[in-house]
Amino acid sequence: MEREPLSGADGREECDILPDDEILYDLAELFKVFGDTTRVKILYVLFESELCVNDIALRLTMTPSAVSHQLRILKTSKLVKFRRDGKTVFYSLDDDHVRSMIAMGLEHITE
Amino acid sequence: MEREPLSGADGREECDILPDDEILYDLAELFKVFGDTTRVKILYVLFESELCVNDIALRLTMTPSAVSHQLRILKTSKLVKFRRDGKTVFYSLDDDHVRSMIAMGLEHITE
DNA sequence: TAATCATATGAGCAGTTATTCAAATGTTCA
DNA sequence: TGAACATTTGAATAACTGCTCATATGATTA
Repeated sequence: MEREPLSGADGREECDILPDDEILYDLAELFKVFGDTTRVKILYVLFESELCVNDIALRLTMTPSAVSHQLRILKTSKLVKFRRDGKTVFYSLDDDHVRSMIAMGLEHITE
Repeated sequence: MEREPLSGADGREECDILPDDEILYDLAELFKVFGDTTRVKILYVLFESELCVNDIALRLTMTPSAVSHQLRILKTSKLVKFRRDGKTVFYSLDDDHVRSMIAMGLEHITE
């Protein structure tokens, strides 16, 4: 379903315009991760410093479970990283792309 | 549900970190628009030039109806603009934020 | 080891969303 | 006006997603 090369008798254009279906799919997947209020809030509170799950939950007034579920998605997308210190796990932004992306989104909104 | 100022006895921090719940909500809404394969593809084919609904549908091998539904969402989010020429409606990217956003997303993926 | 704390995980439910299909709107031209 | 074309709209369905609740895992300390 992903592998279709989109080449055919008159389907050339699609090949030229759409470079790789898989890339655009992954791109949408990435944006989808940003496209949730809870996850955006998590990323936002991580702007300043690393935080453990429970502290994030407190700031968002949510259950640790719900936060953990979302952190898993953020982790998978390489938007956050984590380190373990005893019982607690500290999460932080993975790279500066996150900041740039959010900053750019805010720019579009507040204009 | 949106208006809660999040200020309380010991709730100060939340006020400082989360600037405005509504802004983060709108931000997520924006990303959500990018977070769909069809819409990303539409934006991508509009990178080169403006196109009418039917041409977009042909390139994505989708029905004009489905494309139109998604164009409405893109329109609402001010990501695309349109002009009418007779029977056909031409769509194009609204501003350069769209290009920047997608470019930044691609950067994160392809690394 | 047992108890406790911090986090993670899985199933289930409620709410959301993208597509399809049918019908409506809008525009041109005979 | 009426036919034909391009696009839009609305309802319905199928698939997805985030939260909750209960439980499991992992780590520390008594």
